[in-house]
Amino acid sequence: MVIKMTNSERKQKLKATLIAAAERAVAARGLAGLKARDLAAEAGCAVGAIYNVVADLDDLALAVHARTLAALEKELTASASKIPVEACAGPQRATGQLIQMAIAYLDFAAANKARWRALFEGRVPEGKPMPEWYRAEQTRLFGYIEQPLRDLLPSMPPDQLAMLARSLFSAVHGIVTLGLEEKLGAVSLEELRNQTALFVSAIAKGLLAREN
Amino acid sequence: MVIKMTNSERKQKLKATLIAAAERAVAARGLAGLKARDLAAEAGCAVGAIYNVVADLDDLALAVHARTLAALEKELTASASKIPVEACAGPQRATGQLIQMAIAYLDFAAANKARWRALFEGRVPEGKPMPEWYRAEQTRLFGYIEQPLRDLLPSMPPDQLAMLARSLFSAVHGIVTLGLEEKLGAVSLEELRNQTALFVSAIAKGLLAREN
DNA sequence: TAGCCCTTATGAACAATGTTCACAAAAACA
DNA sequence: TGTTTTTGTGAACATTGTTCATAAGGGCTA
Repeated sequence: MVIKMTNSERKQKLKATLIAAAERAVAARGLAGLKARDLAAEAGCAVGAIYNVVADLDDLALAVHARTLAALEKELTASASKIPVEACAGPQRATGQLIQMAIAYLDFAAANKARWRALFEGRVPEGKPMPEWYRAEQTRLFGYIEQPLRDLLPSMPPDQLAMLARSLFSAVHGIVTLGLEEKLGAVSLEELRNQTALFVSAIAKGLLAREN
Repeated sequence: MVIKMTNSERKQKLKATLIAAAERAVAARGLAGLKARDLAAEAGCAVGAIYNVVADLDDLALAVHARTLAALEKELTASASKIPVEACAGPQRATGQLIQMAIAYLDFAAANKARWRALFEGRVPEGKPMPEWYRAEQTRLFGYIEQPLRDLLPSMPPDQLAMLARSLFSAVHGIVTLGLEEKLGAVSLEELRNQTALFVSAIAKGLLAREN
C-alpha cells in the first residue's frame, strides 16, 4: 500500500530533505558545492521543485547556517558547563569562562570547517538584508559572551558592554579564521589553541587593568 | 602614421590595461564584478585575448590584490612616520605604534572597502596554493607588526614573536572585518576606531603583564 | 464517485558565467 | 619574400541559478 501524504506534508518533507542534502553538500564541498541540480538529484525531485519550497539557494544556505549555529551553541553550552561553579571567583573565573568559550569556538570551527566557513562566505547582495530570525539568533549567541564580560567589568555600561562583546568575538573570530585558512601559512590546532587562550587572557587582563 | 609595437610590448600593454580594468571593476562592484566579457569590452579586446596574457581570472585578481597590498603598505608606512621618534620610549612607544598601525589598517579597509574585501574573498580551490611572490608580500608586511612587538617583548623568542604578530594581526583583522560588514549590525567608523585602539592597547598591556 | 479547482511536479528553456578552440591575422624571422 | 611562430577573434561549450508553460495530482463539494 502506498502511503499518501497531504500536500503540505509533502512540502515540508521535501524541504527537510533538501535542507539535509544541502547540509551534506556544504559539509562536503563547501558553500560553492551547493548546486541546484545536485540537490534535486539527491532529493529525488526536479530542479524546479526546489523553488516551490525555497525562494533561493541562498535561502537554503540560511537554513543550513541556522543548523550550524545550533550545533555551535550546543558545543558552547557544553563547554561552559565544564567549569565547576566553585572553582574560583571574580575576574579569574570570568576570564576562564571567556577562554573556555573561545577555545570551544575554535574547536568547533576546526571540527566543522566547511560548514563553519560557509557562515561567513555568503554573499550579501545589498538587497536582502538578512532575515530577522537570523539576526536574532546571532544576537542571542552573543549573550553567552556578554555575561562573563559583565562579571569581569561590573562597572561597564550595558551598551559599551555589548560593543566589547562584539569586538571580543570579532578578535577571536579573526584568530580562528586566519588560523584555519591555509592562506597565511599553516599552524597546528594545538598552537592555535595556545594563541587563542593567550590572547583572550591578555585582553581580559588589559581590560581589567584599564577599569581600575 | 600608425605606431607599431613589438609582440611582447603589445602583450604587456594589454596585461596592464586588463589589470587596470580589473582594478576598477573590483573597486566598483567587488570581486564578483570581475567578468571576462566586461573586461574584454573595457580593454577593447576579444574575450579569448584575456587568456593569452593571464591564466585565469583568478590570476588577474591576484594582480589586483598585489596593488591593493602595495597601497596598504604605503598607508601603513605613512601612518608609522607620524609618530615622533622621541615622543616616548619603551613599552608605551611600542604600544602606540601598534595602535597606530591597527587604526591605519582599519581606515584603509574602510576607505577601500571593495578592494580590501576582495583580498580575503578569493576562492582557494585546494589546487593552486597561491603563488610564492604573493606569500612573500604577505610575510613582508607582517614585518611591520613584528618590530614594535619585539620592542614590547624583548625576551620573546623569534618564532613565538612571529606567531604573536600573526595572532595580533588576525585579531585586529577580525575586528575590522566584522565591523565593516553590516552582517553583524552597523557600527560607526569612529566607534570602530575606539574599539580597535582599546583592544590593541588591552592586548599589549596583557602581554606585557604576562612577561614580567 | 464525479467533477472542478488549486497546489505541486516536471524538465525544457533562458540568461549569465568562465574557458576553450579552430581559424584568421599579424608579427618575427630567414 | 616566404615560412614559422605568436597573437587576436568570436563562436561554441560547459556549468551555473532561475523561470515557465504544461502536466499531474491532491482537496473539496455535490
